Amino acid sequence: MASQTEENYLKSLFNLANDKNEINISELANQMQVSMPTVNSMVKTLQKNGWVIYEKYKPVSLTPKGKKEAALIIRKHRLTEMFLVNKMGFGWEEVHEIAEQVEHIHAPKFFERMDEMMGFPTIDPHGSPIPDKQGRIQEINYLSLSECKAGQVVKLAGLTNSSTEFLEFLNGRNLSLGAELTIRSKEVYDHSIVVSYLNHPGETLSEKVCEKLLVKVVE
Amino acid sequence: MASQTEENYLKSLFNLANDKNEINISELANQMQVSMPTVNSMVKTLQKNGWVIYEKYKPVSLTPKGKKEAALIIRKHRLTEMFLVNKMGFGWEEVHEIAEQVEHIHAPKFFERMDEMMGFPTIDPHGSPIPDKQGRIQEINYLSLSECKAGQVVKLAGLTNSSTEFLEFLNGRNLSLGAELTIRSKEVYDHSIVVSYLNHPGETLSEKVCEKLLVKVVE
DNA sequence: CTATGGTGTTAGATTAATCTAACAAAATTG
DNA sequence: CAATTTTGTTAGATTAATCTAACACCATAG
Repeated sequence: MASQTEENYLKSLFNLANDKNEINISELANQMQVSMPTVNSMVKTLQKNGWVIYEKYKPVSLTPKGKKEAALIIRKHRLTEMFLVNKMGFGWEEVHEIAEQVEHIHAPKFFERMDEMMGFPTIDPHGSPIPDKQGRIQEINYLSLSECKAGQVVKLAGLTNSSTEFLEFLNGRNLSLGAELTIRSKEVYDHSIVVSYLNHPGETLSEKVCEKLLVKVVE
Repeated sequence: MASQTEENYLKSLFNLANDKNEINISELANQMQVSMPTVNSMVKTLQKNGWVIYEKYKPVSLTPKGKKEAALIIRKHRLTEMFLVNKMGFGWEEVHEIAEQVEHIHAPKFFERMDEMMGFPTIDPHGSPIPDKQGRIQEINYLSLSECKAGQVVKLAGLTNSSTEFLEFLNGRNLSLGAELTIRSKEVYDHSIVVSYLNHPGETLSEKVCEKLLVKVVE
């Protein structure tokens, strides 16, 4: 069984492996906020346990077993976040830190009960998919708001970043998942976008913000 | 901040200190299922942190600071147990193992929300008092069923032992907190007691069981 | 194609939590 | 009260996870 530390490395590897699948030691060291020698030795341990493929001076990659292990931890994390928001009344900006701890709990029934009580949700409060019990993750391909054009009507469906600061920024503008945004205009100079929704007839969103908003086109 | 290991030692010390307040190294070693040298060194660490009073070859005792720290961990444990039973539908025999892990989570809001959602309960699913936010523990003095006499009517209010096996034994007899027991007779030879309640007109309980059942006299 | 900076590794130390073996103090018991 | 048993301590080793310092590989920029 993976230690909490090992679980955290697996999770980071999973998240860094999104596209390219191969992760450099330095990237992982940076993500985990530890030194490269620490990562080097941990990667050897993960390899011994069959979770990663690793050869000296080569980038690291997760094995299918490692991917599954990581996905199941992420499942616990996201189920917890959803439970905290839906069943305990927390705001989406408050749940990450708590879920970061709860995800390490070994108690299958605990998470199964959460899942049941919520009616088996498939996405977390930030729009990220919840891996299933087999560790399979549903691929969703949303569009970034920065890729949309003036005139389009889109629905806010996810975020590429869920930092507390960003979530508080969105709260400050009453932006939450499901919001229908009408793209009023797009500034050629700085790629900022003006959107309207609910009681917000004209809210300007910078490119930096638009890149992080994942949307589904409505019309 | 106490490590999870330190928290577990504090909890054990608190539980062992119920009456006499002074705990021997060997008792603690036995409770924690580690060797005496391990306890010896850990006790020195706890002392450095101001949680215990300790002198070579003398028994250990908790300081007020140590007692508070321990009580607050026990508070998290018991709130969790109550939440699992009342809000998540677990049986009282299933919750200890989960609470044992959840109690180490550092997230005051998480436990405050549980508390709120349950309407600030004062006892856990096994009838043990939940310490308050200041770590104060309400003294309840129940009677052991083994001290009761034939003819008395009592209400099951607590347990001195909450092992899964014992809880399953009670489940098998439909005995749960709040049950009204009428003491039909008491056997002089082996101190077993015959009680009646609900659909159980005559259930014999051994001395070993009666000692572990805490009751309130009704009449 | 070599010099240099960045990336990765090795060696060795540190801290927390544990162990066993050996010894010391205290308590019990004949 | 002396002998033995129990309880407690010290010393030294181990494992996991981390660090820094020093060295090695490699990729790219002149």
